[in-house]
Amino acid sequence: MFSKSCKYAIRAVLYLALHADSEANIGVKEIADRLDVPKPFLAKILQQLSRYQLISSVKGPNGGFFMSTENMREPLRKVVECMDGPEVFSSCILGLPVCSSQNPCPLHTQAFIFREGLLKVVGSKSVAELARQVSDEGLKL
Amino acid sequence: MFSKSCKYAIRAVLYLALHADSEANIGVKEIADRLDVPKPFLAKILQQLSRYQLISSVKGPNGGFFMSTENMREPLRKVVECMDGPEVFSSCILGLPVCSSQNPCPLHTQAFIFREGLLKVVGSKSVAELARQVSDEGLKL
DNA sequence: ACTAAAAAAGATAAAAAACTCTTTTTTTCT
DNA sequence: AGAAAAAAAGAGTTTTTTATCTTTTTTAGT
Ligand code: FES
Ligand code: FES
Repeated sequence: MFSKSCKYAIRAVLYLALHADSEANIGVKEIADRLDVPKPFLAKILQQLSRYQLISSVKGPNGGFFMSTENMREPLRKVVECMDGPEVFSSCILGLPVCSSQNPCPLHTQAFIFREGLLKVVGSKSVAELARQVSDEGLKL
Repeated sequence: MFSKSCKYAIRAVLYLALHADSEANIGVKEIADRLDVPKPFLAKILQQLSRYQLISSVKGPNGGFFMSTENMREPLRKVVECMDGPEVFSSCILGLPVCSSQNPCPLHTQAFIFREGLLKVVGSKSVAELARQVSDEGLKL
């Protein structure tokens, strides 16, 4: 489903949303350590997220990453699409050139239900909402 | 979700189930042409499926692949697991080391529902049943 | 027995994904 | 101004996946 980059990105964004307050930015090192992902690889991912304005960064000493209010308002879906492209939620699970309910593949019905459910979560909930849920329900990152 | 090998495998098995009768075996070429997948790659995949006794083959002139009665009785799940390993249906969608409802990731609930739905289809229905459904409902391969 | 057709096996190649290293830029602090 | 910290940028490496090519084995038909 998701590439590793994408998985790391989702977890990193939620980590940032949970731990970055306006005071202290968070460096790649901390995130990489806490999420147990390769640091230089994560750095690249954060770079890209930053380019697409899904997270914010400041350079220099005491610099690092954080989530602006606008960042927090974005749906997680944008993070996913930033990493894996927009096709993730619309491509056929069997790799057929088009996925359509008019001309479905044998697994379409199930796959479709799933994608819709997932879209409901990552598409309609903001990073802020999801982060709250993570902390309220003690979900794992 | 599925690797390309796995997608090709699923489609190839269903194609065989639909088109191979006891009279005429089907060669790699025909399947590759019809499903529009690279022939030598598909050959490797069929080889593996054959090794795991999920499809049957005969060598020599007029040889090719076909589905034995036993092959037809297997759930499609075996095909998936033969290609992508047994973890596909139990691993965390965010790549966390374990997926568990006790200690879920933020997307667990949705992912779990999906996997169960998919498992219901590929795990409980035999290739024969699925193939029938494909032909009855005019599904695409 | 010989030929040809087909899969099996094995070796290789190309492309993509995952990961790392090095240099540059920006910025803070002394 | 200079040193140091941190991200940005760019180049490079490794691993995995996808795909291809070549040789061998099996077998049917002549
Ligand atoms: S057609 Fe295959 S998932 Fe929709
Ligand atoms: S814990 Fe992530 S999918 Fe179950």
